[in-house]
Amino acid sequence: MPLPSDQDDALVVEDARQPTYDEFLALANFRSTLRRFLAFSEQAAADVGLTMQRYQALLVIKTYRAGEHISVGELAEQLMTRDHSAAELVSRLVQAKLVKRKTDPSDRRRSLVIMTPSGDRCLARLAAVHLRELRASKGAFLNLFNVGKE
Amino acid sequence: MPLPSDQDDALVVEDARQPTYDEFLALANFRSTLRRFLAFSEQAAADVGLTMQRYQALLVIKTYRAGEHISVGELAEQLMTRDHSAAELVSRLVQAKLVKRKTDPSDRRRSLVIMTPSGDRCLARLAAVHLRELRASKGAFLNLFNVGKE
DNA sequence: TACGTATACATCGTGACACGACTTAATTGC
DNA sequence: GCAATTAAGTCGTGTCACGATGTATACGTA
Repeated sequence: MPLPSDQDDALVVEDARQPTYDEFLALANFRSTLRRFLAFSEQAAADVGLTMQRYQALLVIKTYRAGEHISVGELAEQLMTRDHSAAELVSRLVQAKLVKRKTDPSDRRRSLVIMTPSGDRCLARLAAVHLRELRASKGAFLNLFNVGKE
Repeated sequence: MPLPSDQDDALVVEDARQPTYDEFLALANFRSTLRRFLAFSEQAAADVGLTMQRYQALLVIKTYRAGEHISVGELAEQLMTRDHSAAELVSRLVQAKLVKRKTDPSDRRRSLVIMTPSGDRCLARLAAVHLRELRASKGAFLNLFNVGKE
């Protein structure tokens, strides 16, 4: 039984082995690449007056089930947040006039989120910029996994 | 003229073109994979009482130039944030007893950030969990780039 | 039909985090 | 020696997520 730390009762009983320095380094490099991309994305979003959350929300809204309108709860699920976090995000999107809410006529508890033309334009511009960046940094991402190990 | 490895259209139109639906979808899938990983990471960090920023900070501090102590400004650079954002993060890390500040004797303006044994233990546990997850989801990441386009 | 329960969303208070603008302290460059 | 620069920290503001809670609407069943 390996005992690398004094109290390891709760989680990770197996593989409690201390990572090697190279493993720490690989994780740091991976995170660094992620941060670089996310920083780019944040700046690109800011350039059109958005935040990353709003960009991601628009992306989900746009692509949800080939155009079907998404509800707040479904948006939360896609964004992996709580319902009320998504509701708040939608409120900020509405305030920014990027989407509208519409009560689902078939279930009046549900709020459908619908992109405005302005939201659609913002998203299209951001998407174009992101596509270019992703194509450009494809190599950096692939390297992480090919160099990493094994 | 630089050749951006894109041969679809003329250089001029490159950004103005509306992304296709499949391109929106590819971006949405990429973000979804990223969110899945980041949500895992956030949960793993929360399980040891950390946030993702703190985990990333510890990772940088640990791996900075093979053990050399990092300053607040250098940490900011690595994390791609502003100096004062890093200073605030370090303050929270200090409060959580994960690191200590130490004035650099050779330049008393600089604050060196030094991990405590507790910080080291937290990081090691998180790193081990992340290594496993990354190895497991390697395929998902690689698919994103192979399926996307050429 | 009536009514309790589950569901979907919204609201409120709190905390982490980032930022711009500003301050303080130490170093540097003449 | 002293102004300019640099490193770090402080303050106020905004985004965002969360738990706890509130409020409709839908549903299930007696």
